[in-house]
Amino acid sequence: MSIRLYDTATREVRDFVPLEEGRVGVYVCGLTVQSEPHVGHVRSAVNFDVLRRWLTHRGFAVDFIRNVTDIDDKILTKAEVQGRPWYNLAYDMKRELDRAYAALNVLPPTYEPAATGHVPEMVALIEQLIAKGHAYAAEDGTGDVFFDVRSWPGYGALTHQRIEDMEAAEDADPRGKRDPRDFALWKGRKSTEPETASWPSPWGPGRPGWHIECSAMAGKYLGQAFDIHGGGVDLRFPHHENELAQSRAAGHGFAAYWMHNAWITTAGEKMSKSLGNSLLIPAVLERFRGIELRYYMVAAHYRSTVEFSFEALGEAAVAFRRIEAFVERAADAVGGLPEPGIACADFVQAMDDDLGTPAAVAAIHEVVREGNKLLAGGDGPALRGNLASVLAMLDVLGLHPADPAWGEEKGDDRMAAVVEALVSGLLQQRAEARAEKDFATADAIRDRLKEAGVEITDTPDGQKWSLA
RNA sequence: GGUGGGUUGGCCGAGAGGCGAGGCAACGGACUGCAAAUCCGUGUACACGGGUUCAAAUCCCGUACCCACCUCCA
Repeated sequence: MSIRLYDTATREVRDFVPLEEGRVGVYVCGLTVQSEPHVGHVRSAVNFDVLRRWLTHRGFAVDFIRNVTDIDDKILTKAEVQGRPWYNLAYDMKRELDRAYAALNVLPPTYEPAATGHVPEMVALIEQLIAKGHAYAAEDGTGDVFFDVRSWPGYGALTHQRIEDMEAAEDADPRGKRDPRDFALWKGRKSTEPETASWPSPWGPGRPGWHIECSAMAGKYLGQAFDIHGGGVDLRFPHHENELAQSRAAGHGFAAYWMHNAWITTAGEKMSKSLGNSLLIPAVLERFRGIELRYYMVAAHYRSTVEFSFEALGEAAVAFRRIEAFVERAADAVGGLPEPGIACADFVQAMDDDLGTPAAVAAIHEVVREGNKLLAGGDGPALRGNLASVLAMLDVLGLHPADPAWGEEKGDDRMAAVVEALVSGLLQQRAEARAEKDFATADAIRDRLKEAGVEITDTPDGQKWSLA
C-alpha cells in the first residue's frame, strides 16, 4: 500500500506518487521572524516534521526545505518601535524559533533559506513574469511591481474561489494596481524605510513582496516542479494561491500536493500574534517537557483543530508517561534499549492514510499493553521485539525517549550520588521493617519519601524508586 | 457576499454505511502486607429535525450554534 495524502487543491485524500521515484521534495512555509514562536507555530513544524520522518521511514530520500521570512512590513515596524535594526530583531527571533524547534525535536530541514539571501532569484522571477505579461511595474513611480491577477485564468484554483467573489482588500491604497486584487511582487523603497532594508532592482531600490520569496526559493532548491508544499491553513489564501499563480504563470509546474495543518486555538479562537492570545513555547515548557508537548500535538490529527488547554496537555502527558514507563521497565528487563525494530501493521496503515497519527498512537498503546503482559511473563526475546517495535514507532513520531534531542538529564552528578545514598539507606530500613512485618514503619518511610518527591514501588525484584 | 472546516460518552480525541480507535477520569476484579504500576472487566457517545437504506455517528435535505480564510498570520 502506498502513502495517501490529503491534497487541498483537489480536496481529497489521494495516493502519493512522487515526481521522481524514491525522492520527495517538500517545501514548508516557515515563519516570519517578527516575534516569539507560540504553540501554534510549533504545531505546524511538528506536523511537517512527522511527514518528513514518515516519508523517510518509507524509504524516500527527502529534500525538506523550510524558509524563513526575515524581511517584511511587520519586522520593519516592530524593529522601529523597539528602536533596533530590523535585521537584529529578525535574527533574534530566528534564534528563539530555533530553540523552540529544538525543544520539540523538530529535525533541522535540509536547508532553511532566508528571504534576504535570495533577492536576485526573486528579481529574476519577477522579470520573467513581466516578460510574459503577468506582472507590471506600477506607473505611479513608487517602484512597486504587481502580479496581474486578471492575466492568469488559473487564479483561485487552489482555494476554488472566483476573482469576482473575493472581497477587495481594503488596505488598498489602490496605488498603481490595475485590479485591487493584484498583489505586490516588489515593493519600492519608501523614504521612511531604512536603506538596509532595500536591494537594487530594475525597478529601483526596494524589497521583495512576501509571496514571491517562496516561489523563488522553492524553485531554487527543489526545482520548477516538486512534490509537496505545506503550511498552515491560513496560508491557503492569499499566500499559497499567489505562489501557485506566480509560479505557474512563470511556466513552472510547482507543487503537486498541497498540505495544510489546522490551528491550535485558545478559548475557541486561533492563536495568533495579532490577537495577542499566544502561548509562547518557553512558558509551556516551564510546566511540561517538550516530549510531552510533542505527544499532545501528535495525538491529534494534523487537519483537526486542537483546542489548547493545560488540562488536555496534562492528560496527554500522563498518557505518554505510560508509554515511557513501559519503555523504561522493558529496557531494564531486557538489559538496555534495543535498536528500533519493526513498526506494527496498524501503525503503518494509520500513517500511510494521510498521517493518521491518532490511530498510530493508539497502535502504540496496544503494543505497549502486549509488552506489559510480556513483562509480567518475563518473556525475553518477545519482549525485546515488542520494545524494539515501540521504539521504532516512537522514533517515527519524533518521540523516542532516548533521542539525544531531548537533552541529557540535567543535574549535578555529585548531588545525585548523595541522593542515591540517602534514598537507598532509607529503602534498606524499609525493607528490614517489611521483613519484620512492621508495616507502620515501612509505610512511614514511604510517605516521608513521597513528600520529598520520591516515588517507591515494590516489584518482584525489590524496591524501585523514581522522582515523582 | 464568496470559500472551507467543525458540533462524538465526565474529559481529550479518532472513525466516515454494518462489528463501540486510543488515552485520561470513574467503578469492579486480579496482583500487593497496604499501595503504586500492570493486567482483566464495566459506557445504551456521535448538535437538532426529517429522509434514503435490511442497516446511518457515517449518505441526502433542512435547522441551530461555533471556527477559519477572503488584510499580516502556522
